[in-house]
Amino acid sequence: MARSASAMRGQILESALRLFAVHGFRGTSLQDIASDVGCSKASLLYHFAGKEKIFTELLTPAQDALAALLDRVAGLEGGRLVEETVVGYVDLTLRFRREIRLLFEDIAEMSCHQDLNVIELADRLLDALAGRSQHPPARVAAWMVLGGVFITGATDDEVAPDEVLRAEMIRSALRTLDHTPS
Amino acid sequence: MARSASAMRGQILESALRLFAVHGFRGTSLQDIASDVGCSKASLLYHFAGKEKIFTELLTPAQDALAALLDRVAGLEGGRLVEETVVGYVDLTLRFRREIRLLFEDIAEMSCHQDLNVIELADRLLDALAGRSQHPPARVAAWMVLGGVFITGATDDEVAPDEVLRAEMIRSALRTLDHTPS
DNA sequence: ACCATAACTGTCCGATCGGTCAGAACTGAC
DNA sequence: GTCAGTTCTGACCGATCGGACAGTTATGGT
Repeated sequence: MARSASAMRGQILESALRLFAVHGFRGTSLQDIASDVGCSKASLLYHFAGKEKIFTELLTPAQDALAALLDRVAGLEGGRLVEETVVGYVDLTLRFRREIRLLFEDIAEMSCHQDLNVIELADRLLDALAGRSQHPPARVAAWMVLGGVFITGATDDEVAPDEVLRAEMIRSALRTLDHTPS
Repeated sequence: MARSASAMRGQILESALRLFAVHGFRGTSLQDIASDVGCSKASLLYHFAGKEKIFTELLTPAQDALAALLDRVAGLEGGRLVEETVVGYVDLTLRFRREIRLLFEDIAEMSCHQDLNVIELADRLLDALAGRSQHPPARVAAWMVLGGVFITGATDDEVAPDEVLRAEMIRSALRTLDHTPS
């Protein structure tokens, strides 16, 4: 064996990213990664100071890219600011799709392993939000609302009193869905 | 001791919800919950068949409420369908805010424990998306976009080819932010 | 061929966790 | 007071995990 150090590190990160994205961080043991790579658990700890260091190294590129984007738009304002930020942010989430996914698969695994069948409910909710349409624009917008409301409602950032928060979430969601409220 | 069974179950669920929402499901041990309740770990397992059963029982009301909402809007269509779904969904996320939060705190804890400082970056991103505005409507919309893009980009639901997905995410986000693209 | 160094591994350890079980403590009905 | 049934607990178990460490194997420069 004894591959080059950098190649080995790359293989470890690749396996870790794939396994984390399927079973989550805590749901993946060092032994799992070692087996996937084809080396011993001790070898992982020779190349990385600990399990968390692997995790950190996986997310650092995404973090750096986000920081770079924010620096890039720091000087802008008004329409240009918003547009560039949105486009850059969307591109980042697509580029680092797997890295983001690994953050959620911990949840996904938990929510499915038991009799909770959130998948089916999420699907029905998506259908309703899309107005039963199957067209990609409507589906994408429905996903945006599903995720946006979910996260915004759960945030502890006291952005506004609950009544205002509720009203603005509804208005924003309807805008997202391109739906002029009656 | 020997409280009434139902009162005990209530206390356990209350403590579990609070602890799960702070340290996450896997980050909270049965001993943690027992200490918080003021009983033994074995006592928890007398009232609940296992750790997952506690988790399930915590999320079941939210799941039932969502199912009820979907049944309620099942017969609607067009504008009424979308509006009622959005309002109902927003209300649900606010009502079950703590339950949703417990799903995420596993992530939050992970993302902060190391040198990754996602919080500061998320704050800067929020500012940019809101066009540096501090007004609640702009802030809420920025949160909706931040969460919506994050989740939509990470979903494995093949809703559209990547180019279409990207374009529609950008269009949706700009609509959410009430920003007419140039 | 030799050897210093890098790469790698088998084995062990302490800690933690979810869960079991026999029995103690408490309760209310009689 | 007695007793059956409910509630509760300390002690223990097996499994798993992240990590430490001494020792082995491969590598590349000389």
